Amino acid sequence: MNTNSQPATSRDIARLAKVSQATVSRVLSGHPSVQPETRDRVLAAVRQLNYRPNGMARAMRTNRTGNIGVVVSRLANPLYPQMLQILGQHLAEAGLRMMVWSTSEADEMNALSAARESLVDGIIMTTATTNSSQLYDALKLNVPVVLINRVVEGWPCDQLSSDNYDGGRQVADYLVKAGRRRLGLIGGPAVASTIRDRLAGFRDGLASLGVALDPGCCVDAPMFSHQNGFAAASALLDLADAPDAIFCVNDVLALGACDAARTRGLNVPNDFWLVGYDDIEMSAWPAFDLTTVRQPLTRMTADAVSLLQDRITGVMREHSIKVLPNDLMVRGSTAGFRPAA
Amino acid sequence: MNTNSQPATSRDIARLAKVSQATVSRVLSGHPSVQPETRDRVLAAVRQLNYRPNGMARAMRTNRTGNIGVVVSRLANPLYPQMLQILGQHLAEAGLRMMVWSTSEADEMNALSAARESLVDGIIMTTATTNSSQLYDALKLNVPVVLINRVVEGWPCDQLSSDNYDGGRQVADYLVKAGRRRLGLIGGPAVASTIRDRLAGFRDGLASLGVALDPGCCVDAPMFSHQNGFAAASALLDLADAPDAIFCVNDVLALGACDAARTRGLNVPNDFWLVGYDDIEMSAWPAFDLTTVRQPLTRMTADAVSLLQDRITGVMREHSIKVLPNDLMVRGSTAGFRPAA
DNA sequence: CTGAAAGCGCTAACAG
DNA sequence: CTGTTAGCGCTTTCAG
Repeated sequence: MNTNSQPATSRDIARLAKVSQATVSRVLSGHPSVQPETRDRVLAAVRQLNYRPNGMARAMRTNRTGNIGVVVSRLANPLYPQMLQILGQHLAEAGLRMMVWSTSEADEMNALSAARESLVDGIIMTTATTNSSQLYDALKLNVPVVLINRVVEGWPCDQLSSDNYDGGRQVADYLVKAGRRRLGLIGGPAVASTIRDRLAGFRDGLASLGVALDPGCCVDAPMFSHQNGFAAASALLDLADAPDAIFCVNDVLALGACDAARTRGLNVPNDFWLVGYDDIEMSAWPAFDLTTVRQPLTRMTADAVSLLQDRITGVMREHSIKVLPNDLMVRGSTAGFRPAA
Repeated sequence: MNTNSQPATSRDIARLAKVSQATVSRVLSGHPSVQPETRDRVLAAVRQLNYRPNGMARAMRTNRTGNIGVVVSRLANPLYPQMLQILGQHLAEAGLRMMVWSTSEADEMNALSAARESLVDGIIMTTATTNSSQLYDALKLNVPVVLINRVVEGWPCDQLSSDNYDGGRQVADYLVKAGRRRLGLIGGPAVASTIRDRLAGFRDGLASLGVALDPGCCVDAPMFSHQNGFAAASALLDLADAPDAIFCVNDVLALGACDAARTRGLNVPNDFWLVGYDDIEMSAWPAFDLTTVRQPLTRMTADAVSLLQDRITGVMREHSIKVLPNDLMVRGSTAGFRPAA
C-alpha cells in the first residue's frame, strides 16, 4: 500500500486484475452476472490496493449522495440532541449519512443551498416556521423535505408531528381534575407550531372545563432557555396571588422555573405544581422530577426517515401529514397525582 | 422557473447567455478576466434559470467537497452538543459543512469510510481511543484527521486537548487547601485519555500534598451517565466513613452524584463537597451549582478547524500537539471556597 | 478576454 | 459473462 500516492481508482483495479474497468464496477455493485473466478480476481486486487470507490464520482452518476441534511434549533435545548441521536441511528440503518445545521437562522438556508447543489439528497427540518420563505421556494423546486416536530400548515411537503394541541388539553384537563384553579402559563415564541398548538390546546381545555386563565398569570419567554424560564417563573411567583400550578410550554423553561422556586425556597409540589412539555432526559432526574408530556420521538424520527426515503426514490403520493399521540408523564412536580380512571 | 424539469446546468446558462460553458464557470468562480458586459449577461441568465452549480461535479473536479466529518460520543452527554454547536459555527464561518456521526462505536468507522470515499475532506474526532485501530490505518492513508478532546499519544495527526492532568491537579490542590481530607473519587472508562489524565493529575496532586486516597473511596462508572453517577455516589455515601468531598471525572456523573445526595436528604456542600469536570451548561444551574473545571471549548474547536484546514489545503508541517489550560469554576457545591492567593 | 477540448471516477447501456 | 463506449456537470489547460 503506497502511502504517498493518490488513492487507487477502479482503473487501477482493472489493470491489476486484468479485466475491464466496467467489470470492476459490476463486482463492486454486486451485479449478478460475473464469473466467480473473475470476481475473486477483482476482489483480490481491491484488497491489495486497499481500494474504495470514489463517492463523489458515484454520486454524480447516480444523482444520489446518501447524505441527508438535518436542521435543528439551538443544540442547547436537549430535545434536539435527543432527536439527533435517534435520527442518526435511523439514518445510519438506512445507509444514510447525517449532515447537521444548527448554529443560527441562516442554517436553514445553508441546508437548502446544499440540497440545491445536490450535496444532500433530502432534508429533515425540525424547526420550520411560517417565516421560512426560502424553504417554501425550495419546495417548489421539488427538493425532498420532511418537516418534523414543528410543521407549517398548508405547505406541500411531508409533515410529522405529535399532537401538541391534545397535549395542551391533557395538561389542562389533568390540572383541573386535580383541583388546581389558579393557573399560570409560561409560553414561548409563537413562530413555532408546536408552541402555538400547545397553548391553544391548554387554553381551549381550560375554557371547556369552565376554568378561567388570568392574563396576569401568563408570561411569554422570548426564547427557550433555562434563564428565561427562571425569569418568567420568578415574575409569576412574585405575584400577590401566585398560581397554584404553572404550565411551561417546554421542559427547558420548566427546569428554569423549577430552579426559580428552589432559589426562592419554595417547594414543588407543595407550594405550587409544575408541568413541562417534551420529557427531555433531565426532567426525570430527582433534581426536577418534572411532570411533562412525552412526544413519541422514536416513531416520529423513524417515520420521517422512511417518508424522506420514499420521496428520494421517487415514490409519488400525496404529502403525508401525520400527527402522533403523546403521553403525559406524571411525576413528583405534581405530587404524582393520578386522576381516577 | 420550471418546477417539473431537471435543475439547470452550466450549459443551459451558457446557451441562454450566448457564451461558452467555460465562461459560465469563470464567472461563477470569480475568475478576473471576464468582460463586465459578458459577466452581467451570464449572471442574468443564472438568475433567470435560478441556477446553482452542482456540488458533486465540482467536488469531483476539485477533489474537495467542503464537508467535514465530526465524530462525537453519546449526544446524551451535554458536552458534545455544546462542542457541536461551537464547531458547527466555526465550520460554517470557514464555508464548511458538518457531517455528524454519533450513534455507536461503528460511527468512527463510518466517518473514516466517508473520508476514504472522498465524501468528506477531513475528520474531527472527539472520541478517539487507543482501540481505534481503524483510525490508525486511516492516518497512514493520509486522511486529514484532527483529534480534539480525547487524544492518543504518539499518533501521527494533529491533536488538541485541554490540560486534563493539570485540571485534576488543580482539583486536588483546591480540595486539600480547603481542608478536605477524606476524599472520594468517581472515575470513568479509562479508554478516554481525558479521564486517564484527570485521574492521574488528581492522584498525583494528592500524593504530592501528602494526602492519602482510600481505595475504598474510589468507584469507577462503567459509562458516563446520570444514572451511573447516582449509583456510584450512593455507594460512597453509604460508607460508614463517607468522604467529605467527592471528585467526579465529569459533570454528568457529578450531576448524578448531586441527585444521589438530594435523594438521601444530604446537603451539598454541608454534608460533603462535590466537584465535577467539563462545566456543561447545567452545572451552573441553581439545582446543581457545581464547582467544576472548564475546558476552553471555543479555542479548542477554533484551533481544530484551522489545523484541519491547513491539512486539507496541503500545508505541510509537523503534527501539532496542543494542550490548552483550564479554569476551575468555583461554585456552591464547594461552598464557594476560594483559597487565599 | 473567450472558446474548444480534455478529463475527474464512476455507472449503465450496448454489443459481442 | 465481459469489454467498449458514452456521458454525469464541472474546472482547467491550451489556443486563438
